Amino acid sequence: MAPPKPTDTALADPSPWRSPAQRGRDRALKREAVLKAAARLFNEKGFHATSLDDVARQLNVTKPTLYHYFRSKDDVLFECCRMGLEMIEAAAAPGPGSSASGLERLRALMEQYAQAMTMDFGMSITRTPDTALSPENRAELRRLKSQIDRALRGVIQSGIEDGSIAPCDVRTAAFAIAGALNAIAHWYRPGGPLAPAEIARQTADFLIQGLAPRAPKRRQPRR
Amino acid sequence: MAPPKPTDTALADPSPWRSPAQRGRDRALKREAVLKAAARLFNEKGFHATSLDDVARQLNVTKPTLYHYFRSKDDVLFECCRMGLEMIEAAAAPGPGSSASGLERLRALMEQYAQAMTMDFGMSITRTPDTALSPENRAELRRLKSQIDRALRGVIQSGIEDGSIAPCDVRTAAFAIAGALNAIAHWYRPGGPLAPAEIARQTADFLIQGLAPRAPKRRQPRR
DNA sequence: CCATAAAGTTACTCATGAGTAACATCCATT
DNA sequence: AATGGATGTTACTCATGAGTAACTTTATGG
Repeated sequence: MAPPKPTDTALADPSPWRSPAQRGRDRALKREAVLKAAARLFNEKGFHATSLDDVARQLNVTKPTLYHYFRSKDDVLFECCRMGLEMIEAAAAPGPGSSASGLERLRALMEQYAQAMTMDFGMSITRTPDTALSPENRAELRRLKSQIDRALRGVIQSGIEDGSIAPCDVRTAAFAIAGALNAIAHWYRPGGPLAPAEIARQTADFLIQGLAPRAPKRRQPRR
Repeated sequence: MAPPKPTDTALADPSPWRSPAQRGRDRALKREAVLKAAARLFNEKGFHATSLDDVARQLNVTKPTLYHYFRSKDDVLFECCRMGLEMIEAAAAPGPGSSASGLERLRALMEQYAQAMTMDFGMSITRTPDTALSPENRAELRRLKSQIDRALRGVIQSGIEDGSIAPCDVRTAAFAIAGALNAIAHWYRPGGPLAPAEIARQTADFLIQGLAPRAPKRRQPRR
């Protein structure tokens, strides 16, 4: 009955009297703790197989408490996904001010995207079907996703224009890239043989190099 | 005008008296119709948002009827996924008897895989979280998936060995490829600009060529 | 022509889990 | 001290939908 291991999340601050300004900060921290616990459980057991009672138990509170921070279970999932998407968008957003080639910028984007998919909020984007959300939340999430898709296509396009990326169907390429990166959320496990950074690098390498071998540096002698 | 002995092929002949052998066939057809309707609804509205009443209504019967063909909702989903996975496995299975290079065999596999992901049963593999299934069914599905994964890695490995595929981390490559192909189930829509065969070809092309431009007019390395 | 099984129906049970009501504390401000 | 707004609790309501019971109809085979 008693919780075997009290999962102290980020609430390891034992100061019993909170300062005035600290209170508002507390609230934000608690909100985030709820999201984190929820994301973890959603990813592990699935959204529908996780009740808010489960989430609450994980945090040593009761379900109605969660409703002080979120309006519905739906909203909790939505916020998890939004956090994840914002991480990715932050990686996609850096304006074209940089002097890097399209391919270099795409590599950076892919690697950050990949690493986001190894984190709780990043995973929740792809590991929960968007059909679980209310129509409004679903629409908003779709909007965020397509914003990322647009940014991704933009970088690919500019790489094609500056010659650092081979001409290809941008739409299909963007979908293939996003698919390969999203998949990481499905197979990555913290204890696995590869660290997030390694996965990110290898996956980006693979997408850049392609399956077909490249011709050796030196020109091939004719026949 | 006595009806001659009807050929028991599945023609659109609604003859009200079924032949003896036809009966068993009818049952199989009905079973399949249930699966097809279910897969379509699951993909469209999501597994949890689809009730068996919905499926039954779609077929002009009532829910308990479905229980003559399946033991549970769980089983229905399981069978949908199994159908999809078997399609892919059929593509992955062809023994190494062929004289084609590893890359050629991989292209064929990827294209068939991709096309499967545009069909109802193929979609259900990736569009429903496996957390929806009972532990036993989930384990069995996982088995089938890893069988495909093994086959995929085998083809990649043999391509590396015969020089038709660039050396790379086979595990990561297999995950990236499967991810890119699985993603098709999420963005393909029947009315879209690309037909399944085109999507399959473009995606395979992209994965084979990679993002980085290739040196112009280089002769293929010998094999 | 009757027994039997298959296929389908209507009308339920029943567990689950989201969301709410009403009540209890704690802390800060007046 | 009293007021009031956060925060938290216990104890519910209530809709949904999977699965079942019991009965009807059809049709096959002995």
